[in-house]
Formats: sequence, structure tokens, C-alpha cells
Amino acid sequence: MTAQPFPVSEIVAAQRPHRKDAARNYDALIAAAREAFAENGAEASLEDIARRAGVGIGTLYRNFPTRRHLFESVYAGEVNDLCRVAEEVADREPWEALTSWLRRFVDYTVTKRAIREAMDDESDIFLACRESMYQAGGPLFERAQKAGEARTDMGFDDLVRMVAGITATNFLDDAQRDLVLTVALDGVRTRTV
Amino acid sequence: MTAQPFPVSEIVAAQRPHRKDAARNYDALIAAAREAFAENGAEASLEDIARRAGVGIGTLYRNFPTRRHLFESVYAGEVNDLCRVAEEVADREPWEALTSWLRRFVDYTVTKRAIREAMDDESDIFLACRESMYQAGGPLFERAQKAGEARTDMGFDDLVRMVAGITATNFLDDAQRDLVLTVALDGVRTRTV
DNA sequence: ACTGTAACGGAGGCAACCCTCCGCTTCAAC
DNA sequence: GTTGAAGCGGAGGGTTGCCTCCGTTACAGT
Repeated sequence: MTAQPFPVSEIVAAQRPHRKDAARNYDALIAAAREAFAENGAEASLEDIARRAGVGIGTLYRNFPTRRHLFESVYAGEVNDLCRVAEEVADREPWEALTSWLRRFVDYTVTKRAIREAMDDESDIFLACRESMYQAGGPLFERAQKAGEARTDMGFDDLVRMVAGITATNFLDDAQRDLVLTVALDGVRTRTV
Repeated sequence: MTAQPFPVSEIVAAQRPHRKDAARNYDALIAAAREAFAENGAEASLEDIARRAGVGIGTLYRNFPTRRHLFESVYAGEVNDLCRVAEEVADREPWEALTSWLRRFVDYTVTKRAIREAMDDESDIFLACRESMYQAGGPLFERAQKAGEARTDMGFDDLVRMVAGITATNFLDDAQRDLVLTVALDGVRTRTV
């Protein structure tokens, strides 16, 4: 067993069943749930998710005993992917690295509508997700702060929530979301007075 | 009939019934709906709202034939109040006036969780609300821009959506929301390079 | 190929919510 | 005080979603 850099990655790997048909259904359910949560938020109908995945409702419940289990699995997958991205951008200039990670956060996170609620969840898995996010993104922020590019009167959690708020908001189009994100990130940048 | 400065104010006044008991119930329903929308978002149960208001479900439906009618009435009331606030702050310094209005926006808007969805609604009432918001807040923003205090590469709509995003996001406490709002507004402020 | 077991699917009971309808109540105009 | 109309409440029928349960199906180890 290889060492996993982030707590959440173990969780992501541990759930998938071994049998071939079961693994296929598991993947289809995750994909369908991602879609449904993106469209309808965390309250999306479970029967609809099963239908999209082309499996019976019973199969959904066997894999994910509660709505929360399913949501957590989808969410953990996204967090895991974001952690990978943080590694990719780590070799860029401090401010560049931080902002391109945050932009990726906004663009990629398909559970936009649901992410806001997840911020307040205190279950084990969400705590692991948040810890992984901190491990992945925190250093990017601290590096920008030490380079004198990011303000030091706010913490990483403040930053993440700010970006999550913009992620979860409806805009006219992607260009508007991007503009607003740019403006907000300008507020994070240290003044070059 | 006195001239109403904002389109939305006429809408707000026109709905309330004349008979004493009916007017009381109408007010109770609006108050209960405000509460429920604040807690549960725009999908709050109508039967629960009627229960909170201490009236039968039939009374709710007589006053507001659809969920949308009810939500629109609550929302229009909040917009109307915000327009008043814009008048109150108009005599302050440009940047001060703008930001204190936006802070009031964040603090006061109790339909936080629902406001995000309302941004994309194209019904008559929501258009009137948005027009009133523009009439009330737009000048504050333009004044700050002309005073050289607010950046000119964004519009009022961009600003409102940014603030609405922060409004609708869950934070650990009010202090954190306020900090994040300050940071984001710093991004709106012109650099004093 | 055989077979035990893990996985499958969806019928069905339950709960919540939506909205209509109508017999009863309350107001206010005279 | 009378009275007609406006307003009231909640029972009830329909819909949707949740979750369990169990007869059937498909995999994988021998």
C-alpha cells in the first residue's frame, strides 16, 4: 500500500466494490450523482440518480446507505482531484500558483450548488476533506503571503469561503464569474502602495 | 396617490387586503414566510409557513395563489426596504456611502439562502425589483467611480452579484462574513498606486 | 461446468407536501 | 341589529420521494 499524501484519498479508494458489475454500477452512480447534485443541489432525488445511472434504487441504497454517504463520496472525489491540482501548480510563481488553483476550484467544482452547505458539515469525511484542502491549498496561500503578495490579515479558511461563495453563485455567464473572481482576488492581493 | 420613487414600492403596497382580519393574516404570512425562507431557502414548506402564521393553508393560497407569488412579495418587501436605505446613506462620502449600503444589504437580507436563485428570475416583479435596486444603488456606485474610488472595469450588476454571493454563503460567524466582505470590497476599490 | 454468495431491481408501504373545495365564521355597510 | 359578501380553515385526493424487503440474476472460485 503506497503512502497517500492526503487523508481524503484513502476514503475515495476504500469504497469501490470488487466485483465487476458492482464496480461498474458504483462508478455510474457517482457520475449520475455528480450530474444531479450539480443540477439540483444536494436535495436531488435519489430515485432520479438511480434512473440516470441505469440501476435500481436498491443498488443505490446498497452502495450508499444514506443520502449523506452518496454526497460525501462525490464530494470527496472532487476534493481529491483538487488536491492533485495543487501539486501541479506548485512550481509556479507564488501568486500565480495560488490564483490558478483557486480558479480551478471555481471551474471544476461541479457540486457548486451543494458546496455551500457542505462547508458547515462536521462529519468525519467532511473534516478529512477540509484537512486535505488545507494541506493542499494552505501552503500555496502561505507562500504568497511570505512573498509579500497576499494580505496577512486573513486566513486560508476565509479565502476558501470567499471563493466558495463565488463558486456557488449564479452568474450571467462564465465571463462574469471570472471577472468577479478577479475583483475579489485583487482584494486579497497586497497593496503595492 | 403620492409619486413612488421606486417601481417596486407600488407592488408592495398593492397586495395588502382591506378587511381587518385579512390584513392581519396577510402580515402574519409575510412574516412567517420571511422566517421560513431564511431558514430553509425558497423551497420552504407552504404548510409550515401557514402553521407559523397561525392561519389555515387555504388562507395562504387565497393571498398567494402560488409559491412564487408569496416569495415575490417577501422579496419585494426586502428590496423596497433596501431602496430606502440607499436614500439614507446618500449624503455620506462616496466610498462610505456605497460600502455601508452594501453592508446593509448583506446584514439585512434575510432571504439569504433564496436570493441566489432570485437573481436569475425574469418575471415582471423580479425585473421591477432589479430595476429598483439599480435606481437605488447604481448612483452610489457611479459616484464612487467618478470620485476615483471604485474601479471602472466592472459594472453594478457584477458588484451586486459578488455581494449577493457573499450574502448567501455560510460563514463561521458574522465577523468572518464581514472580513470576507471587506476583502472583496477592497478588490473593488481603486488602487492608490 | 457447478455452485454458493454477492449483487441486482423494483414493488410497495410510508410520509411529506401540494393544492382544491366547500361549509362555517367574521366583518363592515347600512 | 341585520345581512350579504368576503374571508376562514382544514379535510382529502393526488403526487413525489424515501427506504425496505425479497425473489431473481450474475459473478468468480473450484
